[in-house]
Amino acid sequence: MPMHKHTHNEIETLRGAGLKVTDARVAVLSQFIKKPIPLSALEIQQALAPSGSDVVTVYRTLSSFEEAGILRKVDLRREAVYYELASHHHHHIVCTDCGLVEDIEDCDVEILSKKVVSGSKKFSAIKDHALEFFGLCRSCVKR
Amino acid sequence: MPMHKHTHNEIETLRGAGLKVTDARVAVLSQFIKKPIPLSALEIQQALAPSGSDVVTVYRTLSSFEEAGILRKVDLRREAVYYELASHHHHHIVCTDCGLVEDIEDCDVEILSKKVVSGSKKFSAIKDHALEFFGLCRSCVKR
DNA sequence: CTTTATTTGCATATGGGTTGCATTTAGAGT
DNA sequence: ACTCTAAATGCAACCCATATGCAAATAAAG
Repeated sequence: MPMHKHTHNEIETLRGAGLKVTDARVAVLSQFIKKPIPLSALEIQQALAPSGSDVVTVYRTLSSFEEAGILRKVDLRREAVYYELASHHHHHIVCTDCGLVEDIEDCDVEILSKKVVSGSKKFSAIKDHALEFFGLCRSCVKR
Repeated sequence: MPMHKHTHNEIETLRGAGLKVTDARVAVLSQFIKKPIPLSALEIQQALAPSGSDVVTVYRTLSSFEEAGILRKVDLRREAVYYELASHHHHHIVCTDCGLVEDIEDCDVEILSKKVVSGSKKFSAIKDHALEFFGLCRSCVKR
């Protein structure tokens, strides 16, 4: 018995990526659209619980989304792996103490990326890059 | 019965960081000095086996080294956490297929780093940053 | 409506990393 | 050198994120 709350936005994205449109996938994708912040598999599963799908399904969904180019990994130096919408490409400052994440909007590493490829012997193309800054946020600095 | 192969280089580094000079620490540190590439806890332990110390000790050593500023984390998008000598600061291109790592020598993110801080509301200082590029190496592209 | 390849769920396994506690040891003081 | 104590180590057991095998469910094509 499928639910039918599929929005056009999500269905189109999935179809465009050549992925079957399933409730689980739509649900996971909506989480990222609703909250444009880095999310982990566990966080997504908890947000969708108790009606949501199994954790394993969430993991598999995230993998297929990454492979399809819908999501990209973000290294927040936490225990788990975080993902973010690939369309919403930007970088972060992360507090190594409390985990606070702040976005950095303008940051053209693209230019750098090209320079890097032309200077490389072993690589001919870059698919993705990660640029994150780490420090203590103002609250944590006080302590 | 301690061994006495401690080199000056390693002892000085440990003393300078305010850490006790132990066989385990010297052994771990030498691995990084010998091989200036990113290393994981397991890799280090295997390289030192069977005479080396327990894996737990390696984990604790790596943590204390990072806190002391001797090592820095590197995100290679593998299962395990990798470390590298903080003094040997540079970035990488990583093959997402076979794991090949190539160094990028010149890459001044320092300037960028300052710009980022001055533009931030929640952070007043950056301690570290990570910039890594991901793609397929020439060998993996062929397949 | 049927068919089939894909996806999902459940149980179970894996593997990196951590923790508690007893034992050892580096390094400071004598 | 000898003693002392806080810090470091080893071992065993544990935790948690993530993966896998397989049978049941289901999306999408015919």
